[in-house]
Amino acid sequence: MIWQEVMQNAMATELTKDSREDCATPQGGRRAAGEDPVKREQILDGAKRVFMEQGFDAASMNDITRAAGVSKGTIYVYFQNKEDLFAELIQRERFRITESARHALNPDLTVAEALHDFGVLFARHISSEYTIKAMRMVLAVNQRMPTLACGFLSATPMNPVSVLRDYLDRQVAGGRLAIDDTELGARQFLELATVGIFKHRLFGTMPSPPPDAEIERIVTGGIRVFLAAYATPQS
Amino acid sequence: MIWQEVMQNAMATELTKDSREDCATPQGGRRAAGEDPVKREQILDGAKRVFMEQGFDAASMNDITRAAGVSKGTIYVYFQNKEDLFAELIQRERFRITESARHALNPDLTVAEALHDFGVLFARHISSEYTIKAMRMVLAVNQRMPTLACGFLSATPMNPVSVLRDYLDRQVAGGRLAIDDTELGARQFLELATVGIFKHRLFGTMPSPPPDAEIERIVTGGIRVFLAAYATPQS
Amino acid sequence: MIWQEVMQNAMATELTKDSREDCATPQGGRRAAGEDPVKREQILDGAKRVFMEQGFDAASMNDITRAAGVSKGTIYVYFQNKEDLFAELIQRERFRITESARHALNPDLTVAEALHDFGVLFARHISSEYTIKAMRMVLAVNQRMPTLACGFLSATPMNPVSVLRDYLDRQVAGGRLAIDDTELGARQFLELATVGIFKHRLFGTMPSPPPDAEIERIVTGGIRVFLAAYATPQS
Amino acid sequence: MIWQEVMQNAMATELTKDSREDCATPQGGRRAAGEDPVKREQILDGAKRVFMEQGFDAASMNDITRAAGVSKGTIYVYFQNKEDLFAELIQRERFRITESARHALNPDLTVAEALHDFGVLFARHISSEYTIKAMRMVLAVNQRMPTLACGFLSATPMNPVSVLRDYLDRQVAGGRLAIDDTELGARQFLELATVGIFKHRLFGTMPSPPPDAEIERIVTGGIRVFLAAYATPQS
DNA sequence: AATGAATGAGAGTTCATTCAT
DNA sequence: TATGAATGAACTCTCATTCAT
Repeated sequence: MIWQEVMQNAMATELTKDSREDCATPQGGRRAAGEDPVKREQILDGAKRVFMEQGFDAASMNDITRAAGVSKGTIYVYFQNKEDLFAELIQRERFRITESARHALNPDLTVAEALHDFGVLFARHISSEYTIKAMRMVLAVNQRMPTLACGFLSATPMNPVSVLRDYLDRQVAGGRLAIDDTELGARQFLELATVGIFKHRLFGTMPSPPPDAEIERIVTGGIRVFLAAYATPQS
Repeated sequence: MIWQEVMQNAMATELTKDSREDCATPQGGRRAAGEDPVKREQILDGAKRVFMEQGFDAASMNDITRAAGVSKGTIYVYFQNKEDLFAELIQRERFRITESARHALNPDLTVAEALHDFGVLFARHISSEYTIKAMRMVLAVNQRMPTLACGFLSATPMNPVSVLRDYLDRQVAGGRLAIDDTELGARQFLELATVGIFKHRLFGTMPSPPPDAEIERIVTGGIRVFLAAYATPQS
Repeated sequence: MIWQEVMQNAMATELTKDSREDCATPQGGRRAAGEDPVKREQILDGAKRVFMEQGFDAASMNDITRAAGVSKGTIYVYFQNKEDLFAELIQRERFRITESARHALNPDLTVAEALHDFGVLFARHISSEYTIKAMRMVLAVNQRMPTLACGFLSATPMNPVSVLRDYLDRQVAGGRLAIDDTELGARQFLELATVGIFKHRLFGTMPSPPPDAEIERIVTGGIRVFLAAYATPQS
Repeated sequence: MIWQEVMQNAMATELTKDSREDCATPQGGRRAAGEDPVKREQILDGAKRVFMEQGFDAASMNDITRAAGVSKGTIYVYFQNKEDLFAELIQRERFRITESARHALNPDLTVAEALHDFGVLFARHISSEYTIKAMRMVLAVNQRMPTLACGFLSATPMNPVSVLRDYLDRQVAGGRLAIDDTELGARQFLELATVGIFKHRLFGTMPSPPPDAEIERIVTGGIRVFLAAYATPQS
């Protein structure tokens, strides 16, 4: 328990900076410097393209300038410096990077079927070019900007672990599964669903997302193990 | 099957450059330029310290110069350039980074006990400061030096997957486990043994290696699931 | 004839890059990067001072930075690199270095008088500190930038050989001179007018431009020889 | 006259450093450091190859080391530094560069024939790859080592101007030529014999030594002009 | 005496950041 | 307010010179 709290604290750090949008924007007049949310997004979009393709260090502010279609001065009005721009970009992308669980677990299916769909979605997401590049990018600057990556794995309501844990809780309550520690169970399932995919994609050994058949094979194998451990006679 | 072959090919690339040690070293005299293995190690050690702490891009050759205690010119006698120095460093560290399986699976213990010891060692290794930093470092330059990371996950005889798969094969042969695909099984176990550890360590959410109790908890939980799926009545 | 064509071809190379001035320069606004002709000239002036004094290799970009009064970055906006800066400088100076014939041959004077004035001007120009240093500078990099020096001796309409040859043609037509090969004749006169000057200046044996009396002596001597060979009774 | 003395003084500078060979070399024992004339020549030969091919700045001491087949330390025993090595090389080559007059003017031929042979030899020598490269090399460092090139054009007994002047003196004495200033006359002939060759070779417009026919044409044309000015009825 | 590995100042070049326009 | 030309510190890498062997 104590150990988990340490982690939770670490995760909670530095994630409450989004109050910028609360600023009243003067209506009908010219916006205050660095306050136009449209331009802000425009810059972040350009920065995203360049950072994802080149990584933090290799990306130059000139590249971003060009990609974003704004001047260098403007970027420095909206963001303190390159690091800040990067940090804000990661803030914005945080959810897109880890939260694949928009398509919730369908309660009308059998547990095996629901887990299957969920696992496939998760595996596909985590092996996508976008996710992998984003993760590498963040990991690259981990020493210099240690708090950046923290938000990724935190237990927000919509992230896969949370979504799956809640589902498992409901199945346990319904007697269809028997799991002591559903948090652990949820994590176990997610790992089983991506066995041999995540690491190989991250390290580049697997040069592109695995074909559906491969995902199918992994997920199915994972579900077999998972249910062998946690299924009740009823399910 | 086809899919796996693609990956295997990718992994086998560029990993056979260690013939350097064959060079005849003049006996009793001074060593040729760029040929003194002691100095070479000294440079690599300095480079390792700096690269691990700062990452590839943030590390400057001056830093490395200072850390290695040699002059800039000397480094450039032993290594073509910064990239080459980095690549050779990764070559050297490759095994240390992934091969934790020196302590093989003890055949005299029960399967559960053997897996427990192996899982604990693996979890400890993969969450160690060294392994984590090294992995981040390599991931950072993945776009620019794509073949570098490949060796990490390749199926060399001593890497954890291989070692464990061979063990599982023996247990299956001995009737103590029932596993169709022992390669998949091995990977599944390794993922189960590090559930919630590897990613959190990599992304920095978990700021230091987990305490033994935490590792114990995870590994035990993993073994329970694993054996629920694969144990035979006999085991 | 064939031999001369080879040389003409060599000379014609790479001498048509001056279209830069066609670039539309924004009126009343700030100029585009690398497009401000004033700053461009400023850099070239600084570079000229340093290159002429030190030669290509000995001149450092820092020196040029200082001499031009601009920052290093600015230079690299206007010029790709040190070689490019040098090449563009030579482009700009090309005419100043060889075309001394602005003061044409006066048709109202006798042939001897006209040749005298022309010869004196040519000798003075070719022995000037500026011309000599410029030539040395260009010769120094001849191995690395072979096409650079070619333009110098090419037969442009305004260079001394061309101007003099045309004059000689007219005198031959007018019956005042009898010369088979006026191209050769023109070259012969120019050599005779600078006998013992050009080489000694180039090699530094003559530390400064010769005094007028010396030039007078040489040119007069040259004309005597030249006319002895080519004058008609009429002249 | 006064002017010529200035030049003579300039030329006489720094040309009396060859007393090194006077040093008594210990017989039968090991030579004193930097005193073995064979090794000295060996170094100079290597240096010559490299300097001629690359020029002073582009040549590295490592290249010379390799070309000479001696160690760096040894070079620095025989020569103070790179500049000194270069200077001593130029000292040694001085004569070879300018003194083509080994084949003296044949007194048994007519003046025209003798001048023809001499002119052809001179033109061939001065346009040779060796002479041209050597000259460029020296000119390149003229700012940094101003006294180096001086010896080239000085009136040593064996250089072309001296040789030719003496010949002309004899012909004047014999009544076969009528020349006031034989020094000037000699220089004039040498220029006439290389019209359009020397400069074009030096600046690289003429990429290789001219063919014999071309030299023939130039020299013949030069002799016609020269004799038109200076021949007596007797010749 | 000869060697050549080691040195480190300084080279050319880049790029995050500033500020006059 | 937005711009992008200018800045200059910091980078990677070279090479003349030294000095322990």
